[in-house]
Amino acid sequence: MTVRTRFAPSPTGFLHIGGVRTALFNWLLARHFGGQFLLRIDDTDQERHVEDAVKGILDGFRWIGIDWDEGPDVGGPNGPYYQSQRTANYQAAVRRLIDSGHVYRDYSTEAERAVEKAAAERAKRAYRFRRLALSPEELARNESEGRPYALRFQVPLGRTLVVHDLIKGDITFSTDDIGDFVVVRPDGSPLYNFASVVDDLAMGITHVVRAEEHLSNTFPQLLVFEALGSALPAFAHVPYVAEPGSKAKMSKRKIQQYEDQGVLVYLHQYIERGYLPDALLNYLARLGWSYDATQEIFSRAELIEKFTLERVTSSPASHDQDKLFWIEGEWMKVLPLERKIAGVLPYLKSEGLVAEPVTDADRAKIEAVILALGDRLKVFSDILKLGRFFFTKEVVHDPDAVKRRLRKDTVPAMLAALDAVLAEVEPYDLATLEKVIHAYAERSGRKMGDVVNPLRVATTGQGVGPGLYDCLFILGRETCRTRIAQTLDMLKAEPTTA
RNA sequence: GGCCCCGUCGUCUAGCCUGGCUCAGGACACAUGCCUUUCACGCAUGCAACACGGGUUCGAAUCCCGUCGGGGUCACCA
Repeated sequence: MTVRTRFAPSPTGFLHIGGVRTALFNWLLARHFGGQFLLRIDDTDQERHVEDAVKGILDGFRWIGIDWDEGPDVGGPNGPYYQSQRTANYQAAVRRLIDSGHVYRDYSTEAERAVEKAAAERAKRAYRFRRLALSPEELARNESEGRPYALRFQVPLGRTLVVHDLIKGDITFSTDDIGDFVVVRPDGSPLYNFASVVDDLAMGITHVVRAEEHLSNTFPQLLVFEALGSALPAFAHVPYVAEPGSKAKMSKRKIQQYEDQGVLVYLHQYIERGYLPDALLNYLARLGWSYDATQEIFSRAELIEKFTLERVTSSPASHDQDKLFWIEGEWMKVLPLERKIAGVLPYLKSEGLVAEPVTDADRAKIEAVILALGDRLKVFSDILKLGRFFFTKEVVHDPDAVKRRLRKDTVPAMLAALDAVLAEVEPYDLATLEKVIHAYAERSGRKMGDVVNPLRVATTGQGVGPGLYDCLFILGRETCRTRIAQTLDMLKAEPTTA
Protein backbone atom coordinates (compact mmCIF):
# COMPACT_ATOMS: atom_id res chain seq x y z
CA MET A 1 0.00 0.00 0.00
CA THR A 2 1.40 3.35 -0.93
CA VAL A 3 1.36 6.13 1.58
CA ARG A 4 -1.06 8.94 0.83
CA THR A 5 -1.13 12.05 2.98
CA ARG A 6 -2.93 15.34 2.67
CA PHE A 7 -2.91 18.87 3.96
CA ALA A 8 -6.35 20.43 4.11
CA PRO A 9 -6.25 24.15 4.86
CA SER A 10 -9.33 26.26 5.19
CA PRO A 11 -9.05 29.41 3.11
CA THR A 12 -9.53 31.84 5.96
CA GLY A 13 -6.35 33.85 5.68
CA PHE A 14 -2.59 33.67 5.40
CA LEU A 15 -0.48 30.56 5.79
CA HIS A 16 1.39 30.68 9.07
CA ILE A 17 4.58 28.80 9.75
CA GLY A 18 2.89 26.26 12.00
CA GLY A 19 0.63 25.30 9.12
CA VAL A 20 3.56 25.09 6.75
CA ARG A 21 5.32 22.79 9.17
CA THR A 22 2.31 20.48 9.38
CA ALA A 23 2.11 20.41 5.60
CA LEU A 24 5.85 19.75 5.46
CA PHE A 25 5.59 16.72 7.73
CA ASN A 26 2.81 15.35 5.53
CA TRP A 27 4.83 15.97 2.41
CA LEU A 28 8.01 14.51 3.87
CA LEU A 29 6.19 11.38 5.00
CA ALA A 30 4.69 10.84 1.56
CA ARG A 31 7.97 11.52 -0.25
CA HIS A 32 9.95 9.36 2.15
CA PHE A 33 7.81 6.35 1.30
CA GLY A 34 7.44 7.24 -2.36
CA GLY A 35 3.74 7.93 -1.92
CA GLN A 36 1.50 10.85 -2.77
CA PHE A 37 0.80 14.14 -1.09
CA LEU A 38 -2.50 15.85 -1.78
CA LEU A 39 -3.87 19.27 -1.13
CA ARG A 40 -7.53 19.77 -0.39
CA ILE A 41 -9.29 23.01 0.37
CA ASP A 42 -11.63 22.64 3.33
CA ASP A 43 -14.05 25.43 2.55
CA THR A 44 -17.32 24.04 3.85
CA ASP A 45 -17.87 27.18 5.86
CA GLN A 46 -18.50 29.77 3.19
CA GLU A 47 -19.00 32.50 5.76
CA ARG A 48 -15.39 32.34 6.76
CA HIS A 49 -14.08 32.08 3.23
CA VAL A 50 -11.52 34.74 2.37
CA GLU A 51 -11.12 35.75 -1.24
CA ASP A 52 -7.69 34.97 -2.73
CA ALA A 53 -6.65 33.01 0.35
CA VAL A 54 -6.31 29.85 -1.74
CA LYS A 55 -4.01 31.57 -4.20
CA GLY A 56 -1.79 32.78 -1.37
CA ILE A 57 -1.63 29.31 0.12
CA LEU A 58 -0.74 27.65 -3.17
CA ASP A 59 1.87 30.27 -3.97
CA GLY A 60 3.38 29.75 -0.54
CA PHE A 61 3.76 26.03 -1.09
CA ARG A 62 5.20 26.56 -4.53
CA TRP A 63 7.74 28.98 -3.11
CA ILE A 64 8.97 26.62 -0.44
CA GLY A 65 8.97 23.70 -2.84
CA ILE A 66 6.26 21.53 -1.34
CA ASP A 67 4.60 20.06 -4.39
CA TRP A 68 1.31 18.17 -4.47
CA ASP A 69 0.36 15.19 -6.59
CA GLU A 70 -3.33 15.92 -6.47
CA GLY A 71 -5.20 19.07 -5.61
CA PRO A 72 -6.10 22.54 -6.87
CA ASP A 73 -4.47 23.52 -10.19
CA VAL A 74 -3.00 20.07 -10.80
CA GLY A 75 -6.24 18.09 -10.52
CA GLY A 76 -6.22 14.33 -10.06
CA PRO A 77 -8.46 11.27 -10.16
CA ASN A 78 -10.21 12.05 -6.87
CA GLY A 79 -11.31 15.60 -7.55
CA PRO A 80 -12.70 18.10 -7.17
CA TYR A 81 -10.36 19.18 -4.40
CA TYR A 82 -12.56 21.88 -2.93
CA GLN A 83 -15.00 20.63 -0.34
CA SER A 84 -17.53 23.19 -1.51
CA GLN A 85 -17.67 21.29 -4.81
CA ARG A 86 -18.05 17.82 -3.36
CA THR A 87 -21.64 18.01 -2.13
CA ALA A 88 -22.74 14.94 -4.08
CA ASN A 89 -20.22 12.84 -2.15
CA TYR A 90 -21.45 14.10 1.17
CA GLN A 91 -25.08 13.58 0.23
CA ALA A 92 -24.43 9.99 -0.72
CA ALA A 93 -22.62 9.39 2.56
CA VAL A 94 -25.39 11.05 4.57
CA ARG A 95 -27.92 8.86 2.80
CA ARG A 96 -26.07 5.82 4.12
CA LEU A 97 -25.94 7.19 7.66
CA ILE A 98 -29.65 7.93 7.57
CA ASP A 99 -30.44 4.47 6.25
CA SER A 100 -28.33 2.82 8.91
CA GLY A 101 -29.89 4.97 11.61
CA HIS A 102 -26.68 6.68 12.68
CA VAL A 103 -28.07 10.19 12.37
CA TYR A 104 -31.25 11.92 13.40
CA ARG A 105 -33.03 15.20 12.75
CA ASP A 106 -32.40 17.95 15.23
CA TYR A 107 -34.93 20.78 15.18
CA SER A 108 -33.35 22.75 18.00
CA THR A 109 -32.84 26.45 17.52
CA GLU A 110 -29.71 28.40 18.18
CA ALA A 111 -31.44 30.23 21.03
CA GLU A 112 -32.35 26.96 22.70
CA ARG A 113 -28.81 25.68 22.46
CA ALA A 114 -27.43 28.96 23.74
CA VAL A 115 -29.45 28.56 26.90
CA GLU A 116 -28.12 25.04 27.40
CA LYS A 117 -24.58 26.12 26.79
CA ALA A 118 -24.83 28.98 29.22
CA ALA A 119 -26.24 26.65 31.84
CA ALA A 120 -23.39 24.18 31.28
CA GLU A 121 -20.91 27.01 31.55
CA ARG A 122 -22.40 28.23 34.80
CA ALA A 123 -22.37 24.73 36.26
CA LYS A 124 -18.76 24.37 35.04
CA ARG A 125 -19.81 21.38 33.06
CA ALA A 126 -18.87 20.39 29.54
CA TYR A 127 -21.67 21.09 27.08
CA ARG A 128 -22.85 18.00 25.25
CA PHE A 129 -25.82 17.87 23.00
CA ARG A 130 -28.00 14.81 23.43
CA ARG A 131 -30.96 13.78 21.35
CA LEU A 132 -34.11 15.55 22.42
CA ALA A 133 -37.00 13.27 23.17
CA LEU A 134 -39.73 14.54 20.88
CA SER A 135 -43.19 13.04 20.84
CA PRO A 136 -44.49 11.61 17.55
CA GLU A 137 -46.90 14.57 17.43
CA GLU A 138 -44.12 17.13 17.75
CA LEU A 139 -42.10 15.34 15.12
CA ALA A 140 -45.06 15.28 12.76
CA ARG A 141 -45.78 18.95 13.37
CA ASN A 142 -42.17 19.96 12.78
CA GLU A 143 -42.19 18.08 9.55
CA SER A 144 -45.51 19.43 8.31
CA GLU A 145 -44.42 22.97 9.16
CA GLY A 146 -41.25 22.38 7.20
CA ARG A 147 -39.08 23.50 10.10
CA PRO A 148 -35.36 23.46 9.34
CA TYR A 149 -33.31 20.75 10.96
CA ALA A 150 -29.70 19.71 11.21
CA LEU A 151 -28.58 16.12 11.02
CA ARG A 152 -26.81 14.91 14.12
CA PHE A 153 -24.80 11.82 14.74
CA GLN A 154 -26.25 9.60 17.43
CA VAL A 155 -23.25 8.92 19.65
CA PRO A 156 -23.36 5.50 21.33
CA LEU A 157 -22.84 5.86 25.07
CA GLY A 158 -20.55 3.89 27.31
CA ARG A 159 -17.91 2.94 24.78
CA THR A 160 -14.18 3.44 25.10
CA LEU A 161 -12.41 4.47 21.93
CA VAL A 162 -8.68 4.01 21.36
CA VAL A 163 -6.57 5.66 18.72
CA HIS A 164 -2.99 4.58 18.10
CA ASP A 165 -1.43 7.92 17.40
CA LEU A 166 1.94 7.67 15.67
CA ILE A 167 3.31 10.63 17.61
CA LYS A 168 1.37 10.64 20.86
CA GLY A 169 0.95 6.93 21.40
CA ASP A 170 -2.27 5.21 22.48
CA ILE A 171 -5.03 7.57 23.53
CA THR A 172 -8.28 6.40 25.00
CA PHE A 173 -11.49 8.38 25.10
CA SER A 174 -14.99 7.65 26.35
CA THR A 175 -17.92 8.23 24.03
CA ASP A 176 -19.72 9.64 27.08
CA ASP A 177 -17.57 12.71 26.57
CA ILE A 178 -18.67 13.23 22.99
CA GLY A 179 -21.87 15.15 22.36
CA ASP A 180 -24.11 14.28 19.42
CA PHE A 181 -22.34 16.30 16.78
CA VAL A 182 -23.84 17.95 13.73
CA VAL A 183 -23.05 16.22 10.49
CA VAL A 184 -25.03 18.39 8.08
CA ARG A 185 -26.36 21.91 8.53
CA PRO A 186 -30.01 22.77 7.78
CA ASP A 187 -28.84 24.20 4.45
CA GLY A 188 -27.36 20.85 3.53
CA SER A 189 -23.69 21.74 3.91
CA PRO A 190 -21.52 19.22 5.75
CA LEU A 191 -19.34 19.94 8.78
CA TYR A 192 -15.66 19.26 9.19
CA ASN A 193 -15.84 16.11 11.31
CA PHE A 194 -18.02 14.52 8.69
CA ALA A 195 -16.76 16.00 5.42
CA SER A 196 -13.16 15.36 6.28
CA VAL A 197 -13.82 11.67 6.95
CA VAL A 198 -15.82 11.24 3.74
CA ASP A 199 -13.04 12.91 1.75
CA ASP A 200 -10.16 11.10 3.41
CA LEU A 201 -11.96 7.88 2.56
CA ALA A 202 -12.71 8.85 -1.03
CA MET A 203 -9.17 10.08 -1.56
CA GLY A 204 -7.56 7.00 -0.09
CA ILE A 205 -5.66 8.85 2.63
CA THR A 206 -3.56 6.36 4.62
CA HIS A 207 -2.01 8.74 7.16
CA VAL A 208 -3.80 11.69 8.69
CA VAL A 209 -1.06 13.97 9.95
CA ARG A 210 -2.45 17.17 11.37
CA ALA A 211 -2.21 19.71 14.18
CA GLU A 212 -2.66 18.67 17.76
CA GLU A 213 -5.81 20.70 18.24
CA HIS A 214 -7.57 18.07 16.14
CA LEU A 215 -6.75 15.32 18.61
CA SER A 216 -10.13 15.36 20.28
CA ASN A 217 -11.84 15.62 16.89
CA THR A 218 -10.39 12.24 16.09
CA PHE A 219 -12.90 10.42 18.26
CA PRO A 220 -16.12 11.67 16.65
CA GLN A 221 -14.38 10.97 13.35
CA LEU A 222 -13.64 7.43 14.44
CA LEU A 223 -17.37 6.96 14.93
CA VAL A 224 -18.07 8.23 11.42
CA PHE A 225 -15.48 5.93 9.86
CA GLU A 226 -17.07 3.08 11.72
CA ALA A 227 -20.61 4.02 10.73
CA LEU A 228 -19.51 4.14 7.12
CA GLY A 229 -18.05 0.70 7.57
CA SER A 230 -14.50 1.68 6.69
CA ALA A 231 -11.07 0.85 7.94
CA LEU A 232 -9.21 3.60 9.77
CA PRO A 233 -6.25 5.54 8.43
CA ALA A 234 -3.25 5.98 10.71
CA PHE A 235 -3.27 9.17 12.77
CA ALA A 236 -0.41 11.41 13.85
CA HIS A 237 -0.97 14.62 15.78
CA VAL A 238 1.75 17.19 15.54
CA PRO A 239 2.27 19.43 18.59
CA TYR A 240 1.59 23.09 18.12
CA VAL A 241 4.20 25.78 17.54
CA ALA A 242 4.54 28.01 20.59
CA GLU A 243 5.51 31.67 20.69
CA PRO A 244 9.21 32.51 21.09
CA GLY A 245 10.58 31.85 24.55
CA SER A 246 7.33 30.41 25.79
CA LYS A 247 5.17 27.32 25.72
CA ALA A 248 2.03 29.28 24.92
CA LYS A 249 0.51 28.55 21.55
CA MET A 250 0.89 31.21 18.90
CA SER A 251 -2.31 33.13 18.79
CA LYS A 252 -3.82 34.95 15.85
CA ARG A 253 -5.04 37.62 18.22
CA LYS A 254 -1.48 38.45 19.23
CA ILE A 255 -0.12 38.91 15.73
CA GLN A 256 0.34 42.64 16.21
CA GLN A 257 2.21 42.08 19.44
CA TYR A 258 4.55 39.61 17.73
CA GLU A 259 5.20 42.03 14.95
CA ASP A 260 6.09 44.75 17.43
CA GLN A 261 8.66 42.35 18.83
CA GLY A 262 10.01 41.62 15.38
CA VAL A 263 8.59 38.12 15.29
CA LEU A 264 7.22 37.01 11.95
CA VAL A 265 4.56 34.34 11.96
CA TYR A 266 3.29 34.25 8.39
CA LEU A 267 5.07 32.56 5.55
CA HIS A 268 4.69 35.52 3.23
CA GLN A 269 6.57 37.72 5.69
CA TYR A 270 9.62 35.50 5.43
CA ILE A 271 9.31 35.49 1.67
CA GLU A 272 9.19 39.28 1.65
CA ARG A 273 12.32 39.50 3.79
CA GLY A 274 14.20 37.43 1.30
CA TYR A 275 14.65 34.18 3.16
CA LEU A 276 15.73 31.09 1.23
CA PRO A 277 13.16 28.31 0.75
CA ASP A 278 15.74 25.66 1.61
CA ALA A 279 16.62 27.41 4.85
CA LEU A 280 13.04 27.81 6.00
CA LEU A 281 12.32 24.22 5.05
CA ASN A 282 15.36 23.06 7.01
CA TYR A 283 14.36 25.12 10.04
CA LEU A 284 10.73 24.01 10.03
CA ALA A 285 11.73 20.37 9.72
CA ARG A 286 14.02 20.65 12.72
CA LEU A 287 11.33 22.37 14.77
CA GLY A 288 9.87 19.37 16.54
CA TRP A 289 11.85 16.75 14.69
CA SER A 290 15.43 15.54 14.88
CA TYR A 291 17.42 12.88 13.14
CA ASP A 292 20.17 12.33 15.69
CA ALA A 293 22.01 14.15 18.43
CA THR A 294 24.03 16.46 16.21
CA GLN A 295 22.81 17.16 12.68
CA GLU A 296 21.25 20.58 12.13
CA ILE A 297 21.63 21.22 8.43
CA PHE A 298 19.60 19.07 6.06
CA SER A 299 19.13 19.36 2.35
CA ARG A 300 15.74 18.68 0.86
CA ALA A 301 16.82 15.25 -0.37
CA GLU A 302 18.30 14.39 3.00
CA LEU A 303 15.11 15.40 4.76
CA ILE A 304 13.10 13.12 2.50
CA GLU A 305 15.53 10.30 3.09
CA LYS A 306 15.72 10.68 6.87
CA PHE A 307 12.29 11.86 7.96
CA THR A 308 10.13 9.53 10.04
CA LEU A 309 7.20 10.24 12.34
CA GLU A 310 8.82 8.28 15.17
CA ARG A 311 11.31 11.07 15.60
CA VAL A 312 8.78 13.87 15.82
CA THR A 313 8.68 15.17 19.39
CA SER A 314 5.44 14.85 21.29
CA SER A 315 5.78 18.16 23.09
CA PRO A 316 5.30 21.64 21.65
CA ALA A 317 8.22 23.60 20.20
CA SER A 318 8.54 27.35 20.36
CA HIS A 319 9.44 29.34 17.32
CA ASP A 320 13.08 30.44 17.46
CA GLN A 321 13.88 33.15 14.95
CA ASP A 322 17.53 33.28 15.98
CA LYS A 323 17.95 29.67 15.03
CA LEU A 324 16.16 30.22 11.75
CA PHE A 325 18.43 33.18 11.05
CA TRP A 326 21.50 31.06 11.68
CA ILE A 327 20.27 28.27 9.41
CA GLU A 328 19.48 30.91 6.79
CA GLY A 329 23.07 32.12 7.04
CA GLU A 330 24.39 28.60 6.53
CA TRP A 331 22.34 28.19 3.37
CA MET A 332 23.20 31.64 2.08
CA LYS A 333 26.90 30.88 2.43
CA VAL A 334 26.66 28.07 -0.08
CA LEU A 335 24.26 29.73 -2.50
CA PRO A 336 25.80 30.21 -5.95
CA LEU A 337 26.67 33.80 -6.85
CA GLU A 338 24.20 33.89 -9.74
CA ARG A 339 21.34 32.99 -7.41
CA LYS A 340 22.40 35.68 -4.97
CA ILE A 341 22.36 38.30 -7.70
CA ALA A 342 18.93 37.19 -8.82
CA GLY A 343 17.68 37.19 -5.24
CA VAL A 344 18.90 40.65 -4.44
CA LEU A 345 17.73 42.29 -7.65
CA PRO A 346 14.04 42.75 -6.77
CA TYR A 347 14.96 44.74 -3.67
CA LEU A 348 17.28 47.07 -5.54
CA LYS A 349 14.68 47.56 -8.25
CA SER A 350 11.86 48.29 -5.87
CA GLU A 351 13.92 51.04 -4.26
CA GLY A 352 14.93 52.42 -7.62
CA LEU A 353 18.58 51.77 -6.88
CA VAL A 354 19.24 50.15 -10.25
CA ALA A 355 17.82 51.01 -13.65
CA GLU A 356 15.38 48.72 -15.36
CA PRO A 357 16.27 46.80 -17.41
CA VAL A 358 19.49 46.14 -15.57
CA THR A 359 22.58 47.20 -17.48
CA ASP A 360 25.68 45.05 -17.71
CA ALA A 361 27.53 47.61 -15.65
CA ASP A 362 24.93 47.46 -12.89
CA ARG A 363 25.04 43.71 -12.96
CA ALA A 364 28.80 43.69 -12.60
CA LYS A 365 28.53 46.15 -9.74
CA ILE A 366 25.94 44.06 -7.92
CA GLU A 367 28.19 41.07 -8.29
CA ALA A 368 31.11 43.00 -6.84
CA VAL A 369 28.98 44.25 -3.95
CA ILE A 370 27.76 40.76 -3.11
CA LEU A 371 31.30 39.46 -3.18
CA ALA A 372 32.43 42.28 -0.92
CA LEU A 373 29.53 41.73 1.46
CA GLY A 374 30.38 38.04 1.77
CA ASP A 375 28.78 36.28 4.73
CA ARG A 376 27.30 39.54 5.97
CA LEU A 377 24.42 39.07 3.57
CA LYS A 378 22.04 36.67 5.32
CA VAL A 379 18.67 37.44 3.78
CA PHE A 380 18.22 39.12 0.40
CA SER A 381 16.66 42.25 1.82
CA ASP A 382 19.95 42.82 3.66
CA ILE A 383 21.22 44.29 0.42
CA LEU A 384 19.28 47.44 1.31
CA LYS A 385 20.46 47.57 4.91
CA LEU A 386 24.08 46.68 4.19
CA GLY A 387 24.76 47.74 0.64
CA ARG A 388 22.55 50.73 -0.06
CA PHE A 389 25.41 53.23 -0.03
CA PHE A 390 27.00 51.51 -3.01
CA PHE A 391 24.03 52.51 -5.14
CA THR A 392 23.21 56.03 -3.98
CA LYS A 393 24.83 59.21 -5.13
CA GLU A 394 25.05 61.08 -1.85
CA VAL A 395 26.47 59.64 1.34
CA VAL A 396 24.17 59.47 4.35
CA HIS A 397 26.09 59.48 7.60
CA ASP A 398 25.17 57.28 10.50
CA PRO A 399 25.24 59.66 13.53
CA ASP A 400 26.79 57.11 15.86
CA ALA A 401 29.56 56.32 13.42
CA VAL A 402 30.27 60.02 12.91
CA LYS A 403 30.46 60.56 16.64
CA ARG A 404 32.75 57.62 17.16
CA ARG A 405 35.11 57.99 14.20
CA LEU A 406 34.98 61.54 12.89
CA ARG A 407 34.63 63.79 15.92
CA LYS A 408 38.34 64.33 16.46
CA ASP A 409 40.30 67.51 15.74
CA THR A 410 42.82 65.66 13.64
CA VAL A 411 40.27 64.07 11.32
CA PRO A 412 39.57 66.88 8.79
CA ALA A 413 43.23 67.35 7.95
CA MET A 414 43.73 63.62 7.64
CA LEU A 415 40.73 63.24 5.34
CA ALA A 416 42.08 66.02 3.16
CA ALA A 417 45.42 64.23 2.95
CA LEU A 418 43.68 60.97 2.15
CA ASP A 419 41.70 62.71 -0.57
CA ALA A 420 44.96 63.77 -2.13
CA VAL A 421 46.18 60.19 -1.98
CA LEU A 422 43.03 58.96 -3.72
CA ALA A 423 43.32 61.68 -6.32
CA GLU A 424 46.74 60.48 -7.37
CA VAL A 425 46.66 56.72 -6.88
CA GLU A 426 47.26 54.90 -10.14
CA PRO A 427 45.98 52.44 -11.06
CA TYR A 428 42.84 52.72 -8.97
CA ASP A 429 42.58 49.08 -7.99
CA LEU A 430 42.41 46.93 -4.86
CA ALA A 431 46.09 46.14 -4.50
CA THR A 432 47.31 49.66 -5.17
CA LEU A 433 44.69 51.21 -2.92
CA GLU A 434 45.82 49.01 -0.09
CA LYS A 435 49.47 49.87 -0.74
CA VAL A 436 49.04 53.65 -0.77
CA ILE A 437 46.83 53.77 2.30
CA HIS A 438 49.28 51.63 4.21
CA ALA A 439 52.01 53.96 3.07
CA TYR A 440 50.02 56.96 4.24
CA ALA A 441 49.48 55.43 7.69
CA GLU A 442 53.15 54.72 8.05
CA ARG A 443 54.20 58.14 6.78
CA SER A 444 51.85 59.95 9.17
CA GLY A 445 52.67 57.67 12.06
CA ARG A 446 49.09 56.52 12.58
CA LYS A 447 47.67 53.13 13.38
CA MET A 448 45.77 51.50 10.53
CA GLY A 449 42.55 51.55 12.47
CA ASP A 450 42.79 55.32 12.95
CA VAL A 451 43.06 55.80 9.22
CA VAL A 452 40.74 53.14 7.92
CA ASN A 453 37.78 53.76 10.20
CA PRO A 454 37.36 57.51 9.63
CA LEU A 455 37.85 56.97 5.90
CA ARG A 456 35.17 54.28 5.94
CA VAL A 457 32.67 56.59 7.61
CA ALA A 458 33.56 59.42 5.27
CA THR A 459 33.08 57.38 2.11
CA THR A 460 30.31 54.95 3.08
CA GLY A 461 28.60 56.78 5.93
CA GLN A 462 28.64 53.57 7.90
CA GLY A 463 30.70 52.42 10.86
CA VAL A 464 30.44 48.81 9.79
CA GLY A 465 30.62 47.04 6.47
CA PRO A 466 32.84 45.24 3.99
CA GLY A 467 36.60 45.72 3.83
CA LEU A 468 37.50 49.33 3.15
CA TYR A 469 39.46 48.68 -0.04
CA ASP A 470 36.52 46.82 -1.49
CA CYS A 471 34.33 49.81 -0.71
CA LEU A 472 36.72 52.36 -2.18
CA PHE A 473 37.18 50.32 -5.32
CA ILE A 474 33.50 49.59 -5.98
CA LEU A 475 32.49 53.18 -5.21
CA GLY A 476 35.13 54.50 -7.59
CA ARG A 477 37.52 57.39 -7.29
CA GLU A 478 35.12 60.20 -8.13
CA THR A 479 32.39 59.10 -5.73
CA CYS A 480 34.88 58.65 -2.91
CA ARG A 481 36.37 62.10 -3.42
CA THR A 482 32.96 63.75 -3.64
CA ARG A 483 31.89 62.04 -0.45
CA ILE A 484 35.05 63.06 1.40
CA ALA A 485 34.34 66.64 0.38
CA GLN A 486 30.75 66.27 1.54
CA THR A 487 31.94 64.88 4.86
CA LEU A 488 34.41 67.73 5.32
CA ASP A 489 31.63 70.26 4.70
CA MET A 490 29.47 68.56 7.25
CA LEU A 491 32.22 68.56 9.85
CA LYS A 492 32.86 72.23 9.23
CA ALA A 493 29.18 73.07 9.57
CA GLU A 494 29.02 71.19 12.86
CA PRO A 495 32.50 71.61 14.37
CA THR A 496 33.81 69.21 16.95
CA THR A 497 33.13 70.45 20.43
CA ALA A 498 35.05 67.90 22.40
C1' G B 1 -14.95 22.89 35.48
C1' G B 2 -15.07 17.63 32.65
C1' C B 3 -12.10 15.01 29.23
C1' C B 4 -7.45 14.53 26.52
C1' C B 5 -2.24 15.76 25.48
C1' C B 6 2.51 17.62 27.16
C1' G B 7 6.74 18.89 30.92
C1' U B 8 15.58 17.78 29.81
C1' C B 9 19.95 24.35 29.49
C1' G B 10 16.54 31.02 27.75
C1' U B 11 15.36 28.23 22.82
C1' C B 12 15.64 23.68 19.31
C1' U B 13 16.95 18.96 20.82
C1' A B 14 19.98 13.80 22.12
C1' G B 15 19.37 10.38 25.94
C1' C B 16 13.71 7.82 28.09
C1' C B 17 10.65 2.41 25.13
C1' U B 18 15.30 -1.82 26.28
C1' G B 19 17.37 1.66 34.26
C1' G B 20 24.20 1.91 35.29
C1' C B 21 28.50 3.93 29.35
C1' U B 22 25.61 10.70 31.58
C1' C B 23 27.83 14.90 38.51
C1' A B 24 23.23 14.64 31.19
C1' G B 25 25.69 15.29 24.80
C1' G B 26 25.04 18.68 20.38
C1' A B 27 23.09 23.30 18.21
C1' C B 28 21.10 28.51 18.47
C1' A B 29 21.43 32.65 21.60
C1' C B 30 24.54 34.98 25.32
C1' A B 31 29.64 36.14 27.61
C1' U B 32 35.01 36.19 27.11
C1' G B 33 39.42 35.64 24.25
C1' C B 34 41.99 34.94 19.49
C1' C B 35 42.03 36.58 14.32
C1' U B 36 41.45 41.68 12.44
C1' U B 37 40.53 47.56 9.39
C1' U B 38 34.86 48.02 11.61
C1' C B 39 31.13 44.43 11.25
C1' A B 40 30.22 39.54 9.68
C1' C B 41 32.77 34.83 9.20
C1' G B 42 36.10 31.41 11.58
C1' C B 43 38.54 29.33 15.97
C1' A B 44 38.85 28.57 21.40
C1' U B 45 36.72 28.87 26.19
C1' G B 46 32.70 29.75 29.43
C1' C B 47 27.48 30.19 31.31
C1' A B 48 23.29 27.12 31.53
C1' A B 49 18.52 21.91 32.23
C1' C B 50 16.33 16.36 33.91
C1' A B 51 9.07 20.94 36.99
C1' C B 52 8.26 19.25 42.24
C1' G B 53 7.36 15.29 45.92
C1' G B 54 7.08 10.28 47.11
C1' G B 55 8.00 5.12 45.78
C1' U B 56 10.52 0.64 43.26
C1' U B 57 15.87 -0.60 42.82
C1' C B 58 22.50 -1.82 44.85
C1' G B 59 21.56 2.21 41.19
C1' A B 60 16.36 6.55 37.97
C1' A B 61 16.34 11.94 33.45
C1' U B 62 14.97 6.87 32.26
C1' C B 63 9.90 2.46 35.69
C1' C B 64 5.27 3.55 39.13
C1' C B 65 2.09 7.06 41.93
C1' G B 66 0.79 11.94 43.30
C1' U B 67 1.23 17.31 42.94
C1' C B 68 2.11 21.56 40.19
C1' G B 69 2.56 23.99 35.55
C1' G B 70 1.50 24.60 30.17
C1' G B 71 -1.73 23.43 26.10
C1' G B 72 -5.97 21.49 23.48
C1' U B 73 -11.12 20.49 23.42
C1' C B 74 -16.18 20.75 25.14
C1' A B 75 -19.38 25.04 17.81
C1' C B 76 -24.92 24.23 12.96
C1' C B 77 -15.37 26.73 12.78
C1' A B 78 -11.51 24.09 10.51
